[in-house]
Amino acid sequence: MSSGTINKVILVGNLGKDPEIRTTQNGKEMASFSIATSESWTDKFSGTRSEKTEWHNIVIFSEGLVKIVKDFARKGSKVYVEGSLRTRKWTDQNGSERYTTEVVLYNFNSALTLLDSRNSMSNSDYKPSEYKQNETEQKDKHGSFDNDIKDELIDDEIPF
Amino acid sequence: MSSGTINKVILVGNLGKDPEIRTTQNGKEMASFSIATSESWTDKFSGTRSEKTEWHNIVIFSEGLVKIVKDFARKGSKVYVEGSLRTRKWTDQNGSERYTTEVVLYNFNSALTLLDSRNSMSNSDYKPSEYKQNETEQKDKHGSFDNDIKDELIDDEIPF
Amino acid sequence: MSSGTINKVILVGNLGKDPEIRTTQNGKEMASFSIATSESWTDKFSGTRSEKTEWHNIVIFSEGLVKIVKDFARKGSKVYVEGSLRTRKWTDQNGSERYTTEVVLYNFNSALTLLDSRNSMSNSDYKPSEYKQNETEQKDKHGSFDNDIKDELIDDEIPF
Amino acid sequence: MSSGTINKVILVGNLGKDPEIRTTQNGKEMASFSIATSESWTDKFSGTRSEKTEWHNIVIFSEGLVKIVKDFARKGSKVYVEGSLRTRKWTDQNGSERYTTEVVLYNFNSALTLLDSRNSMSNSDYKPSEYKQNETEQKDKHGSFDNDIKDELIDDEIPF
DNA sequence: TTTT
DNA sequence: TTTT
Repeated sequence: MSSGTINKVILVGNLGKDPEIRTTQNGKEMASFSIATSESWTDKFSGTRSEKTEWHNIVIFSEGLVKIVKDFARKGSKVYVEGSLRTRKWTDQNGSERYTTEVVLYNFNSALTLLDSRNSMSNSDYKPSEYKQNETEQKDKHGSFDNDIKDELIDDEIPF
Repeated sequence: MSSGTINKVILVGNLGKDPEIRTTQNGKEMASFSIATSESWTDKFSGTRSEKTEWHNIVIFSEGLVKIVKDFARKGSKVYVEGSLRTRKWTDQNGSERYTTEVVLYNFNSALTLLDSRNSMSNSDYKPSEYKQNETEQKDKHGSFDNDIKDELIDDEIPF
Repeated sequence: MSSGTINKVILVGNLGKDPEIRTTQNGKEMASFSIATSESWTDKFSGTRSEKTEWHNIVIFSEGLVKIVKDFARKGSKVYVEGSLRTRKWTDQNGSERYTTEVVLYNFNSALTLLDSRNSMSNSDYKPSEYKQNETEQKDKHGSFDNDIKDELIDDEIPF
Repeated sequence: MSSGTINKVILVGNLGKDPEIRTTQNGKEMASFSIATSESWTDKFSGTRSEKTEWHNIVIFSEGLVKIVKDFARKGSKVYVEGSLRTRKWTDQNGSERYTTEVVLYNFNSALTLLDSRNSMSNSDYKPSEYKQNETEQKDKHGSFDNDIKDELIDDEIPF
């Protein structure tokens, strides 16, 4: 056992596809998607330019953050993600053990913020039916859209 | 109003003095202390060595983290602190406005972890009476001490 | 002196004004600006909504990051900033000591990334003469603009 | 290609074994080791206690940080690690593709700090012959030990 | 005011 | 002083 440890990942990147929403065995919704980060540099000696894209698997168990993802995150959305590293063991079709490392966001000490100046809904063709309804309600209530996104983030604890 | 913003501070440093515990107007306890971080470097040209210590004011409103501070953080303790920057305005004795910047830890998205291999109680003469009792109980339950410190951190919401 | 300490600030926010560029006594350029972060929440009991904006003073000494700020950061730009806390002592007009806390970005372990999907030049009336020329060149070379911004960030060491 | 992205991992944990030092094809030394982080919590409903340890693969290419690892990091050392996520593709003995995710520390925007109050040499039986010599030199120069560790961290790349 |  |  270890004491006094920290396991934190901070990413800013763009969703490669629309997020997937699934329901866990205990009836709670979870969201997952991949985001890309990339770096480019010029080799000191050869002067040649290189660019490398890294893909990160994000898995969200926080009820409040799942809601934000469902409502606003789409393919192409730029997001700030703060979570923890988790390496998961699974068995492939040949019966051999495999490991996959993901960035997981639980209720505690996690965050997800949309960084697109405009919300990212227009980035995807997929718009769930309840979506526009939702949008209308929120504009009715506060005359502001991203504001409510932010609210849901801050009010993380309740009701989840 | 702003959308999609992040305000995060991560510090690892040592307490300069025992923490101060106060009760706010709404009857909740808060903790405050200063921690030091320092950097040393050698000047590129002169080759002279320099060292600079920075002091950070930490203010804790999270009930759970206040409990950890009360029970375990003492002068000299090394801590990991994660919070937000807040600049507070106040009026000095001459009636002129002053500003003080602090690192605040609320319930949401904050963390405090003790990094001393042994807990830091021996670093201070101050040992509240309920303290030893607490220590005994915890050892009884789990045969481990740092473990319980960690527990209290992770189980942030409950019971604190 | 302290060992094993960390002093890190991570902010995502918007510039309140165009950045200021100055030359230090040793002939190097530095940049400074303020960025806003804000949080909004609904009070658990009263249900009233609150919103608080925090302003952060950013001071940049890294030659490479100063160049990015000069070329691309303007009033309204959204930026990711990673630096260190520094509290500076100064004397006001009445001869009394004052303290100001800033987020400083030196060459080491600092970062500044523009998060606007489009570069933020259109956010300001100020456009240095060499600017458009620059833009043309870069589009010629890579057919992409943000890419070069990123390049300059990654290639931090040289020539800045 | 992506612009304005961030890929950052911050870990505090303990080395599971002594680090491995290897030489890359271009003749530079690299270091690798695993560190453990762990979380424990009590289930809200059942009240049962759980504890989970996560292992992270760390790979260091920064010359300055490799030196610190060689000289001071040992099995059991508690370290602060700041790097980037990288998923590496390889082929197993059956010819099937596998992926491994690691935390890599290059020169740029990486950090490694030893958090043990005392340096961690006594944590391992392994003490390379040049080690004690090194220790003597450093004490001769500055009368301080951890100080030099910190120097090397700050003066990462050298010559700065 | 800490720490090495 | 920003942003939505």
